[in-house]
Amino acid sequence: MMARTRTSRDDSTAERILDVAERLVQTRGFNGFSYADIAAELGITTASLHYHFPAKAALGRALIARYAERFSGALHRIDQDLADARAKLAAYADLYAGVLGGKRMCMCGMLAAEYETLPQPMRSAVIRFFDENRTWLAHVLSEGLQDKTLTFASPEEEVAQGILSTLEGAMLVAGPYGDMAPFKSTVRVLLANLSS
Amino acid sequence: MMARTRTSRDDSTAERILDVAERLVQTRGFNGFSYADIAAELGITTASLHYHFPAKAALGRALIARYAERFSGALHRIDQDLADARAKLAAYADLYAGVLGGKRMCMCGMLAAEYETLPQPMRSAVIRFFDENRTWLAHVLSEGLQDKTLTFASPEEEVAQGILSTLEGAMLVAGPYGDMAPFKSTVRVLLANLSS
DNA sequence: GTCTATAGGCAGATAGAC
DNA sequence: GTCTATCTGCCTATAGAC
Repeated sequence: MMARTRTSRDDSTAERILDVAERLVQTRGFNGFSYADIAAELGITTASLHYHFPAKAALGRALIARYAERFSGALHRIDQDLADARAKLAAYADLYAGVLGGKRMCMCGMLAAEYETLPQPMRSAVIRFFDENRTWLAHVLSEGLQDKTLTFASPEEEVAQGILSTLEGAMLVAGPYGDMAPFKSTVRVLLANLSS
Repeated sequence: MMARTRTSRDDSTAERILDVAERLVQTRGFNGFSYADIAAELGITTASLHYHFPAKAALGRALIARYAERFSGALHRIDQDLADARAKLAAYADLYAGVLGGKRMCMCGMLAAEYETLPQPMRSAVIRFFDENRTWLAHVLSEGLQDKTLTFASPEEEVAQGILSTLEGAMLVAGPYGDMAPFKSTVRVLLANLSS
């Protein structure tokens, strides 16, 4: 009962639009690209874009929704695949490293900067993304206390907030240098502080 | 031999333009405001704005220049006024807290997000700002080893990079919540990790 | 679903009067 | 220095043919 002949990746126009728009948001910001940019890259017209996403705000909502879903999936996979909390945290940092390695900023970090200019639905989605990350991190930190792979003195929630802030900031500051080194330095110090 | 009757603050039109534009960059981003926004707020026309700053790129350059100069002054004042490295670091974090308390993002953090869309002169200025901050931090960290008010294992440069990243990220993530609490949590954890 | 054509608005920017 | 008037271009968005 397959709806389509695709293997796993969805090549529909809507998905290809999201792919291009996603890269543009992550590199230039939501206010830094236009429908014309996407259309030109895909070889279609802006009118076609409006068929799939009637307004830019709708495109924005779809972008965060898909991004957050993927990220959520990655977190669950980390939970399933890795045993100790220390390894989970390292894998979490690697998620960010992968994004930066693709010359991109975290989508929600980028949108956090532009927050004041965003339509309301996008704002709520950004908040939810951060909330989910903090919750997941706090859980991993609790685990780390139990399995003794992590050491820290402050409350889980504060440390979780610190980790999220540090990784988002590390991407933000490293971006302009076009170099992974500053990011890696920061991650090294961060993880060192959480080991005995 | 006073050039003007002002007390200390410069109320010239150019300065008032910079004041408004500065707030707009820090809250909405460089791509998130227009000459019309500034003009409306000051009760002048956009043509007048172009008299003072011929192009938006020129305004942008002036904005970073003034911001970086002020920040640099604040760092030197910290060096003069405070004795131990621990206190200097706390004062440094307070600089960021003050910006966030004014419902703003660090200007260069904001511009780092928009980096790809910026004219070249603004890009270099953003890089220089971060460089100066890292250098200053590394110096304070060295001091902290000597006066024994700071403890850390990683190289000064890496820790400096980590501090800068953490503070920028803490502002970025806290912004959307309109609340100082997440920022303060992060700073608390950060400073705790640098104390014995 | 994709196109052509176009509307309507706002962007950054300039000329020239006062 | 500040204005009015205007230009050009780009932006989001829509109508309607294919």
